[in-house]
Amino acid sequence: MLTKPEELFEEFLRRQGFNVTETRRKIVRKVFSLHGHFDATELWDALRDDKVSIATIYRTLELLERAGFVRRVSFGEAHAHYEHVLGRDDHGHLVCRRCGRVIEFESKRIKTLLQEIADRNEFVLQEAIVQGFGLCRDCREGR
Amino acid sequence: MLTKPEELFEEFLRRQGFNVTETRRKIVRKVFSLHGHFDATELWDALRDDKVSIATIYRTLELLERAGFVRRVSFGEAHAHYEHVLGRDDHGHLVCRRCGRVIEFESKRIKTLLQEIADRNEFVLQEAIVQGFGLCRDCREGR
DNA sequence: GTACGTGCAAAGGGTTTGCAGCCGC
DNA sequence: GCGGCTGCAAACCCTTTGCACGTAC
Repeated sequence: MLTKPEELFEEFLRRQGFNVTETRRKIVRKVFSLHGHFDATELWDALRDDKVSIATIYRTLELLERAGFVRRVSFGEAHAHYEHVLGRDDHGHLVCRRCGRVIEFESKRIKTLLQEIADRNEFVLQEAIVQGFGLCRDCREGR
Repeated sequence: MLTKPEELFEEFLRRQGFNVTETRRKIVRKVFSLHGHFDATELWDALRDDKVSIATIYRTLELLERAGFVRRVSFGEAHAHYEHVLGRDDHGHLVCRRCGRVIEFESKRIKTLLQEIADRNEFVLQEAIVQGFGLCRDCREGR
């Protein structure tokens, strides 16, 4: 039985007619060893010993996104952030504008509401982004 | 009584110690004459007769954002999109991944839920982003 | 062996910045 | 007149692309 992310990804690659390569394996393994959120450069840094090029990072992230293993999230900054998805569906983010801290919360009820709205609009909902921006406890006290 | 967006913005500028300039007035007027969403370049195009530089567009958008007249929204693309906020609070977006169409919906109930979550986390909620990605009616039929 | 994948470096596109001149106050 | 504002062009940063070489199958 396939359980590890890298095995699931290989499964995806083969099914889609892509080659399974050592580089892709390394990237997936690293993605799923990272807790929380990351951007392309952070992932690249984490893989610097493996001498993977930043171009390949981007190319592989796109594959991982298409495969549904990773999703792109935006925290109001100019560049993209990612998070892995496996086994952690239905959560939203509270993003602190002062310190950048990201608090995750369970969002099943919100997603249900959103699904109803989508249905009413005859919209096929594939993914939901729920984010609150403001100040975390520590930062509101510092003000 | 102050009612027009540009007058409210002037009020804001004065209060904050910024100068009120003709360029800033032109930009605000244009922002609020645009329906729906726009990015910096689109706003720049709309102002091409006024020979405003793209740098000033960005600088003024930042002011408008700080003033709460405009907010940055992300539709999964690399660059930022904006929408004006006055008199149209509490709405979310359904973004079609195929054709890019954006459907707005009223999101008061979702925002209430989010506020409860923020309270529980001792988080000061300033702004909420609720977005669904997927396929609009037209595009799901085309598939 | 062929087609796809990778690294490298260069190009691309959106956004920001330094600076000289201009304009609001 | 002084300090903030603007346009211009260059710089920046993240991301994508072209190409020659390497690797999976």
